[in-house]
Amino acid sequence: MSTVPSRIRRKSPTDRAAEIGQAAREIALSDGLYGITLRAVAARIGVTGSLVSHYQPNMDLLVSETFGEIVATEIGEVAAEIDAADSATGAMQALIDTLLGPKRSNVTVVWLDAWSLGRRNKALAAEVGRQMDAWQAFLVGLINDGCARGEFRVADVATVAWQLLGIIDGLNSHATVRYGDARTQRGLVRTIAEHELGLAAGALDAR
Amino acid sequence: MSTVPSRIRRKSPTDRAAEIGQAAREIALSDGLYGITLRAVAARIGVTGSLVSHYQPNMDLLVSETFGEIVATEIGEVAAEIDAADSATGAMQALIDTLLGPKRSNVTVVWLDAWSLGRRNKALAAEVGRQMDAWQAFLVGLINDGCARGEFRVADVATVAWQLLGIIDGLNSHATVRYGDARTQRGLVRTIAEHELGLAAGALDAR
DNA sequence: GAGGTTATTGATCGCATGATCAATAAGATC
DNA sequence: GATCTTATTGATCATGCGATCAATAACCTC
Repeated sequence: MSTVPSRIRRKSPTDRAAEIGQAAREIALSDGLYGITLRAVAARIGVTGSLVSHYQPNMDLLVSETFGEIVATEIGEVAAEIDAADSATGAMQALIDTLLGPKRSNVTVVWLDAWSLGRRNKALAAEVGRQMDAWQAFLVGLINDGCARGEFRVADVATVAWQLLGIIDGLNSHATVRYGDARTQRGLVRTIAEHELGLAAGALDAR
Repeated sequence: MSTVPSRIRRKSPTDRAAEIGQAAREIALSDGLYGITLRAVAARIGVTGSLVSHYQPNMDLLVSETFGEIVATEIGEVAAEIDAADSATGAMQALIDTLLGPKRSNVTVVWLDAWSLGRRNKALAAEVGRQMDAWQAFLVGLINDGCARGEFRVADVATVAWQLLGIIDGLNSHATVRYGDARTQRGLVRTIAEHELGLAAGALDAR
């Protein structure tokens, strides 16, 4: 009899770390940040919990990193989707439609868990603050662009950015429990956005 | 030797149930809904977990009931605080000041945990929906009052109520992680409220 | 004061969590 | 092909969770 062939595939630290990160991201998007557990991550990629511990000695850190990567990706995706618009008004339309659309409900869940879990996970709280700033900066850029083009008329850009983020996050939180009215919610944001951006009523309505 | 005196104080089911409910509420307000655990409730009132189980066979139910009572109390307290105002505009001012004040951060935490936990706790999800409706109805009443008095000018009252709730909840969620700017946040809500209620700019500014 | 109801306990189960540590073996180096 | 590094495992610990069930004793009723 020949020797039993090796059953363990040994991966490079880089690959394995990436694999763990991806597994954590997938879990977060399907089960929320509370679902990122040592054993859940290990089971998803078919390794032992010890191995996950080996790469990520602190679970809190894995959670906060995962959150950060998910949101960074979110911003990137939304930015790409908006890029197609040929005006700032169109971009804002697309932004609202995307952010309050049903396809992003899994990211909403991640945000909710982050605010909730941030109380106990200090690293996560810090990361949440950073990503909120990133989102606000992104919106500020979009609004400034609209002002420069003469489409928007905004006194305090930073303020309006926070206001829009606030209502978007609030309504998305609401949608977690109150299902079905995606269209209505977009309308709620549009009205406010039109007011705050100095647009005519209906300027952000669906084309 | 006389008989060993009784060490166990036996309470009436009504009293004990009330005691358990209060303990759960206190825990929720200090540690969030995730902190309501069989053992935590039992420890707080100095009894065994079995006893808590005896009164509340299902923990999910205790959590959802606790949430409902906390929010019902919240609405009552805010209503009382607002009642002092002699105009709808003043009431709206007080409402914003109260809801975004630092004294209610513990209730914000309860709302956050409710949206997060509602995914796994069906009873809680239902209760959250009910309490959101209650809050919206309360706001609708306030806005209608303002319209009747000729202070507000609102086309779709229900819509504006949801908008205000949305931004209030969103900004409060933000405050969980981004500390310090309570004043700023009230300002953000005021601006939007003035627009949506047909008020002049600055009408809701602090007196 | 005897008897019955039931509030309350204690013990225990099954499961999940994060974490640690010695042992193993895969793969690179020489 | 021997050697060394280290990725990976398996076993195990301490803790926490909800839940169940028989045993106990406090209180009420007669």
